[in-house]
Amino acid sequence: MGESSRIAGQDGLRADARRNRRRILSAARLVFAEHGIDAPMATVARRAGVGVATLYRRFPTRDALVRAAFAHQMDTCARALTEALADPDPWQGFQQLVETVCELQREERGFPAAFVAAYPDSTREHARFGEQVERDFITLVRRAQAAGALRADLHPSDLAVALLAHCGLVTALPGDRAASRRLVAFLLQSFRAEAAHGALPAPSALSLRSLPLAAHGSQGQRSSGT
Amino acid sequence: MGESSRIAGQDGLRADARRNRRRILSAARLVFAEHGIDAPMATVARRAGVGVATLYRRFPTRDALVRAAFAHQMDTCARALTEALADPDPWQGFQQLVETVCELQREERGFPAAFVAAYPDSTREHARFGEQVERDFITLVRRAQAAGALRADLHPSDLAVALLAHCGLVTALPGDRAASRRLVAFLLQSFRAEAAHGALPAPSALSLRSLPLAAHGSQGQRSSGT
DNA sequence: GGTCAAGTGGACGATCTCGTCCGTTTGCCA
DNA sequence: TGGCAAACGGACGAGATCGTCCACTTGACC
Repeated sequence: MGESSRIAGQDGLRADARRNRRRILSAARLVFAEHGIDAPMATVARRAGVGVATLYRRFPTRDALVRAAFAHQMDTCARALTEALADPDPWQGFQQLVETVCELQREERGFPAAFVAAYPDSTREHARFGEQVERDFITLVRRAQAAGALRADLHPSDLAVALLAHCGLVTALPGDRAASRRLVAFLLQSFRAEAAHGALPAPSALSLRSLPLAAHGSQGQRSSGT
Repeated sequence: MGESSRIAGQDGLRADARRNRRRILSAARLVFAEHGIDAPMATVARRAGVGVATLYRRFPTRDALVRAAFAHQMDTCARALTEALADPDPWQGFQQLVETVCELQREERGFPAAFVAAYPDSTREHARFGEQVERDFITLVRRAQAAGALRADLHPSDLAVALLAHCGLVTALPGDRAASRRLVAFLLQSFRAEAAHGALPAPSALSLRSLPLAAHGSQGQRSSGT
């Protein structure tokens, strides 16, 4: 009988509210993949079979919806990372991780994994996620470098760069899996120790955790103040 | 005294109309680079110091404006290709071309070169452009491959893939030149003959000339006809 | 200089999206 | 079973963008 004496739901939601929340998230994934991240909120609501008010009550902003919609894909990425670390072959683990994440981007038309990259520690519930992911990823890189498989001058930010680029590709060419696979193959080959060939330019200051929100919608219209 | 007896302009436009056309194109480049390709047409008009009607009369659709605005950058790319072919060192020429085009994408926030890739033969005046560019580019690739510098399994479509990916990167991170340069360096290294390491997946059907228009604005909302 | 069509610009109606408000319904607990 | 607060959904006003229309201006040719 603490503060809210009523309501039994495990997350404080009534049963129908919880069901609608799930419906909304499911619809959001479909609609965002089909019409892009800027699809009208009303479309998501209609697809989910709920009113717009219900949608806005649960997710006050579009960002909140997007983050929540793709949270489970963040989990998929985190799982892939864990598996990669568990792989006895460091290079194999690294390669598997990159391919898994890119496949996710490819199948979901680039939106989800773009947000895995762009909002790693955005929501409170995923705050630890971002830090842990970054730590684990650095471990993965160091291990593969120590094994002599991954080039020594690869910087962790290079994965963020590669993922954003791949995301751009699959967004531009939603249907072209060959292009995506081809790019991934090239990138992975250039990450191998043998590919190192002269000095690289300085790495980006980008981090897996701190990508600017500019990576959002179309082209950042909404970020310009003035 | 043919059909239109009046009007002397070399392109059939009156002097003031030609001046306004130039102003519009100049403003469009600025506005598109600053606010993205979806910036309101009225913003372009205001920036150009003309009314919206003038803008719409000259460029009935947004696409027409975009194509025209970046036509001169297509020319820059074509020039870079010519220079690349003139380079005595085939690899040097290839590398220079990629770097020049990517620098163009980087400096103009990805829009121009995205369109170099996406609309190569779109306007009637550039119809030959697309074919010639593709022919020349294939020549460049074959030559560098024959010299043993470029990997033999590189397909011409791979450049389109790489450019689209790079375009996605600079669009997502407009300010981050290091990231762009880093990606270009990795891609170029993976294009070298020494980097070849096992079989690649099948190349994309993509061609420099026939990229789908899906590569346009935000996420293809407008492409779904139904 | 005069004529007239090409050119101009701003207002305007249509369309779309957002996010809120409010009367009604429904699940949960006693 | 009854009561109440949570949840619901559709309507609605505000704001933005699109593309057109039309009355006025200006440049080219005689």
